[in-house]
Amino acid sequence: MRVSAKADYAVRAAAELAAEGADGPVKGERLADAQDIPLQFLEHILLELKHHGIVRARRGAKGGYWLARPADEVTIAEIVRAVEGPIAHVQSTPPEDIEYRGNSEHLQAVWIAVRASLRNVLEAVTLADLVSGELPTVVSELTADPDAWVAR
Amino acid sequence: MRVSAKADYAVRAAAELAAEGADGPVKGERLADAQDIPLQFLEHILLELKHHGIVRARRGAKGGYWLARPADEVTIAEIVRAVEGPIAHVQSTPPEDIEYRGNSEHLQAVWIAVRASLRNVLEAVTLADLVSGELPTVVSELTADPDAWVAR
DNA sequence: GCACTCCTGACCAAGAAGGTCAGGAAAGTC
DNA sequence: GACTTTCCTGACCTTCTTGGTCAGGAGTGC
Repeated sequence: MRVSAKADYAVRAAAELAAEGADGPVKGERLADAQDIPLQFLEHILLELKHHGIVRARRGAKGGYWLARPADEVTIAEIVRAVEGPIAHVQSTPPEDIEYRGNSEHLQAVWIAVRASLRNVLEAVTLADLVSGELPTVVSELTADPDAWVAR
Repeated sequence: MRVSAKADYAVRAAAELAAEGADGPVKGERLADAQDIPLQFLEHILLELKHHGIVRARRGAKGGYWLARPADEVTIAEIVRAVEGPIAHVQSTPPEDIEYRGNSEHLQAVWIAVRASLRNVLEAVTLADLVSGELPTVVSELTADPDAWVAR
């Protein structure tokens, strides 16, 4: 139940692209500098994002990366899935495919709920939201509770 | 963002203990059989649960494991934390400790919301809920949507 | 032709995941 | 006191993932 460095990097780089807007391609090096990400590692990540149709790129002198779609149509969930794979799998299988026996019969519903609650957050936030700071109400409701900010 | 086999096993074994109630200690072998978990692996897991004060044990002829507290006072969140460590850490650090620069400034709030939404589910469900099948409303609301049951 | 930038695969070290194995230490039984 | 039972513990193992680095190839623009 943790967020990998790769997913974190991917979202941050994508946010940077979203902020640059339509001012032409942005170089990988610039993204790496802006968000303090190892360049070569970032290039692999950007390639994955490209393969998933989230980002586009051009090589050469005036080359660089840009978002394949408007920033308000790209969600955090998409980016996380692109680099980490499916969200909230249990033992590497999707929760809807698991069959529990005996007293843990209802555990499946719990994992389904876990996945649904993650989706509620990750699919609600777009890159445009992230850059503007105007996060969806589902997020601001969750972060409003001071308890959400303390470790446990 | 995935659930490990260990966490899954731990919850299932604990559910089994909750169902057995106060009928004395339950042997590890019985738990392993009931939930189809490799015995030796399960023993390591139960030991961790014991160290975290969730389970108690006695050795010898009439020995076995039992819950340290009533089943309605033990949450899934506790069990997951005991075997997997803190929930929703980013790059192995808690979200409240991360400082983002530039255009990903608000990403911290998103990760905080992710953690909060996970807690909302995992801290709401107790072992008693799990065994009885009467899951808290937060769970049944999330699982009511057929969309929650399909892959994406 | 040349500089620039992305693209790709190979590699690598460390750690985690998912176990197995062997033995020791308490608890109960005869 | 011996013996069985069951937990307790650490060592070990294999495979995969994480978080990168390195080296070179392939488009693109001037």
